[in-house]
Amino acid sequence: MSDFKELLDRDKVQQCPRHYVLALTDTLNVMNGKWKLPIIASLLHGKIRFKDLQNNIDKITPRMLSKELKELELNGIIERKVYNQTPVLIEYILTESGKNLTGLIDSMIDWGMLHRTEAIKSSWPND
Amino acid sequence: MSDFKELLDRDKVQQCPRHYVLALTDTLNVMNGKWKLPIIASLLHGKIRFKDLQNNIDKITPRMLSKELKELELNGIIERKVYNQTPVLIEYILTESGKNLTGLIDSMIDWGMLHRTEAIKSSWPND
DNA sequence: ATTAGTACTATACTTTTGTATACTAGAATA
DNA sequence: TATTCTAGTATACAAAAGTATAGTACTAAT
Repeated sequence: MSDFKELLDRDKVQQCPRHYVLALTDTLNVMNGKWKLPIIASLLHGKIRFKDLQNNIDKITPRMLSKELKELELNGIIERKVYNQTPVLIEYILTESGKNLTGLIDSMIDWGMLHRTEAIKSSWPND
Repeated sequence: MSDFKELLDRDKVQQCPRHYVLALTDTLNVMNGKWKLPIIASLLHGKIRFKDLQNNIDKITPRMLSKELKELELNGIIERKVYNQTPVLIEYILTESGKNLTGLIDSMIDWGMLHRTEAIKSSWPND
């Protein structure tokens, strides 16, 4: 469907495929940083609360978790549901877009594994 | 092939699919930052020199370009070829792993575009 | 009145990433 | 001898990302 090479024809680089560039930078922004993927990962098996996220994700501070959740919500990846109980209950769930990331994450894993075998072929230090 | 959901079975999160996690973080690291993709993009149509990269990529400073090229080389995404001429000629080219990123980049573009249509459905500000 | 549970926020700090501007080295050319 | 070419490096600074640690607001139970 979309061929990235198009993006890179010398003539086209600057002018043309704005929507591709935007889509790509959107995607990068969504996954950007140390904590986004672990959070998305934790959400893939359903709704989950703040404290549980904090327990699931090793070494994340409440500050970072809070900040990242806000960004993910703003970007339309997760939804924040408030239940008016006492003590208040808040749950985070993935939106459709968030769920759709699964395929992309799989592609990333595939590339990463392929890359490791390539790298070993070129006798690259394996950790 | 690789199902990311596996990664997220509560029981497995911490212990099991280390190779998946490693592969995924490898991939994130490779694309990470402001300049990696533009550089990879510029390299997709063949070998290119430092100064040409600097001209191709808007506003990149030689310091950042140099730093990013080193990282990409270390990560096995590009190769640096030195020709012993005067003045010295140095060319950068993608490795096989680097070329293989095309498919992944396409997946990212696809997700980004899908996400934009989803976002518009939920009346999210477009830009 | 005190303690505990939920979901965070505040403050100060360190580290990483990025910017601005100038400079270097080695050899050929004018 | 001075300038030009390629491919960067050096230094100082600013901004963004992340860490550490403590504290807040609300309510319910003890």
